[in-house]
Amino acid sequence: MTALPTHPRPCIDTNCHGEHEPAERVALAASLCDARGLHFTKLRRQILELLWETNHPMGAYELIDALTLKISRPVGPPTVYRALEFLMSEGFASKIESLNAFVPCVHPERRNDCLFFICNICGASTELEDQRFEQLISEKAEQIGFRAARRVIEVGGTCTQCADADILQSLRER
Amino acid sequence: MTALPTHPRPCIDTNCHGEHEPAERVALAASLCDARGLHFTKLRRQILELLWETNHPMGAYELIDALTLKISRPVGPPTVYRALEFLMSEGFASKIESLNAFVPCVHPERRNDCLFFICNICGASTELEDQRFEQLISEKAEQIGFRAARRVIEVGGTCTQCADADILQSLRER
DNA sequence: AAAAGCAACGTTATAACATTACGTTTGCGT
DNA sequence: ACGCAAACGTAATGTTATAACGTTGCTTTT
Repeated sequence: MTALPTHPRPCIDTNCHGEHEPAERVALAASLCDARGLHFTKLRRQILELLWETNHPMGAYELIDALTLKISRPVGPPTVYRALEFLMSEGFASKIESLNAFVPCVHPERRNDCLFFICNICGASTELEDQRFEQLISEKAEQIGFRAARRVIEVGGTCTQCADADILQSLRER
Repeated sequence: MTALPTHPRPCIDTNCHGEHEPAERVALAASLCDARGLHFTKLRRQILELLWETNHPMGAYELIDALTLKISRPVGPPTVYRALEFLMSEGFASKIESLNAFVPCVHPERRNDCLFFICNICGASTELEDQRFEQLISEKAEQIGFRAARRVIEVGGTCTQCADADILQSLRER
């Protein structure tokens, strides 16, 4: 794992070149819950905060440990899984299936599915939205008469920083 | 799980409207291994056969049970996972991450990543290829300086047959 | 043919991820 | 205050995946 700059995180969405503070994103989740008539409980907030405060996709048990530390008493798996289920159902977080890990979602106000670029070296994940994927998927789905519901697009590879570090490393070795 | 017509399976690839017999696909894998200087061992063949003979994505432990039955002696998880790893590395099989399950790949001779439509009701998965996804992903990857390696595109939803069955069901209920 | 080397496979144990079942607490409307 | 439902706590268990190490069988070398 390479150290990454901490928050705020850049948003690479083409519709949005701002920076997103974790606190501000958590507040947004709170207000969206309010508007949707849902309970943004302490636990759910804490889990979402942990996701935002961490710079890599978090496994459920990593979250369990982090939360146990944060609130100074043991928490069981169901506690965390339930909160994650809620956060995902509302678009505040997303599961990266190929990692069995969870990330906060940058734009919960838009209910779109996202594309993730996941670095195999440092573990960082970058979220991206593009309507063209959804269009393309819809087109294909229609061809075979499929009703698409959930989309999972995950691209593994190497991020710029790790690729650069790799090049520097091989130069040093000569 | 709804019963599905067994093999041969239709190929919905736009470049290929033929039907693919499991035996023929396994033979293709064998000849590709031969050409690549790799060992298509008995175990690897048996696992691939099981994947082709089964009409839904198979979990690793389902494969373990099936193989145990097939060869009449117990097999451990590593045995099956190793074979799967080989089959995936050569493009003969693919993991559906959102199901933790494995499917045979229709076109191992082309080394492309695939898109899967997965029916939440009957569990059937349909494989699809389309260069445009790869182009779109490449374009996005380039924007953020990412070297893409592995692509996972999985679309959950309802297949035609299950949607139709659902409609019939609701008509009957009236 | 004996020995060394290597890839594949067997076996045991355990790690990592996720859910079931059930009891308790909390917030909210009446 | 009471009843209800949602959220949470807790213990146990189920499911998926890997680590570690030994064995087999084939090939290469001598």
